[in-house]
Amino acid sequence: MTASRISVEPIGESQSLKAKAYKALKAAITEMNIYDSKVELRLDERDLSARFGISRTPLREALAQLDQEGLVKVVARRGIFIVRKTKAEIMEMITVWAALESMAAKLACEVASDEEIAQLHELVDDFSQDAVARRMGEYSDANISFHQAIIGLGKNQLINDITDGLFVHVRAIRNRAIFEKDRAKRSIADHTEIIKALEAREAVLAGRLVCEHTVKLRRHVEKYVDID
Amino acid sequence: MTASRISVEPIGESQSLKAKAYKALKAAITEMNIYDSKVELRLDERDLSARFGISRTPLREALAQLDQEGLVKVVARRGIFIVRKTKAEIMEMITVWAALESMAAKLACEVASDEEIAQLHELVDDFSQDAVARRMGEYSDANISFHQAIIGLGKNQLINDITDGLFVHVRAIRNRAIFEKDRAKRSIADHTEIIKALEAREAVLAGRLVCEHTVKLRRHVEKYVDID
DNA sequence: ACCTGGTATATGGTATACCAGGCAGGGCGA
DNA sequence: TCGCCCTGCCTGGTATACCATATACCAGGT
Repeated sequence: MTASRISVEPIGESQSLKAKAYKALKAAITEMNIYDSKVELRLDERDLSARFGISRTPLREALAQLDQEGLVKVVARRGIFIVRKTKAEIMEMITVWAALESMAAKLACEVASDEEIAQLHELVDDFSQDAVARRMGEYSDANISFHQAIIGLGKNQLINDITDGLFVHVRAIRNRAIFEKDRAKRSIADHTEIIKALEAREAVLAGRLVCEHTVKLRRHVEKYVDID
Repeated sequence: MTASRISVEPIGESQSLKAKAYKALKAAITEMNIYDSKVELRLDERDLSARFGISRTPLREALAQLDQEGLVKVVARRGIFIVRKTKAEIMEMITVWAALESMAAKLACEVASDEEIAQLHELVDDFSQDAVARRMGEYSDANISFHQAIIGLGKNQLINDITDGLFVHVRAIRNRAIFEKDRAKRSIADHTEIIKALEAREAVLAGRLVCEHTVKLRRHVEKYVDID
């Protein structure tokens, strides 16, 4: 029936103010170079609520969420501060990333289709052809896209969620990565090898390669990135 | 002045109401067998705030936190519901656990002292001597203690935190685990082997053994645990 | 009897007023 | 002049009142 079915209707306002404030804050914090210079790390509830045009209640809930995620730290009667991760914490994150991406690669060997694996080639090409990406060394978006793609192929939502959470923090120090000659080239070689292992469905090998690749990154950061 | 200073110190109150509500709720939810029968999965903000003797505001913040952790789901104008993880989600958690504990084992080979590794023997003994533990198969506290100990030896705080978060959920299905003869015995054998690898500082081997051990658990759950 | 629409009510969402602790600056005494 | 202490302000924490809507129930018409 019903040729008269109206096209209905998204109607606006599908998300709460808290959700919107959360996204806005997260985006804002993610975009700013919190490790640079004298950026103000202090936030003010009342000021923010005024600027967002909402009351403090939903804003506080958003801040509490960011607090739990570790992006922000709220201290009673002192203030709310954007958190700078210590180098040690960054190293831990990379380690966790290594473990999870490695597991995802192993899973991908079993659950990813040939087509999905084949698409990884494009990402490697993106990376190798993007001068800016190469210049940024290990932290380019193109590069991270490749790793996130592998994680996606593992089809484990939890791994995706956890690594997404880590991504936000790791991304913050990308600009601090120092270019090391040949690093990009070697990185591309690693990626190519990883794809080969995935195509051959060599789970153990793929897992090992991914892990070793990320361990290299860890050493690189350990050696060249200076924060704190 | 004032020898009449009253001893005033009405309340301990060293932590915020939100924190206390959070802990209380988490403990309560963790303790209840949410996968059994017809336990009420619905929570009521006003009722809870009355029973805790606090207002809704800090309570809501605690609930929001539990919501983000996935223990609870708050739906606008509908209610707050305790979340039952699907079997698929449990499987994903075990997979993540495998990846992280495996990594922790590898790290432990490098950073744990001989004494620390030696202490693992005690936990295996606890497990093998605890009849209840064996009967519960893979989910006993004694068993989990062993795995958490290994994770601790990796000395990566992030891995600790993530696995702690998973523990809460996995623990909830422990009572659903079905005893499988010989499983406990084989489990102990695995544990012993893992310790041996750690003592020999065989990082790769230790990582592989831990991973395989947990994969066995995953298969066991896949096969014998029935939820949803 | 059943469908239809209004309406009461319960629930989470939001705004706002107030509380308490920390912190800084100025006054007062040494 | 220096230093202590008081006080007022700024901050996040908490309580409470109000809002919007999903749901259940009821009344009236068919």
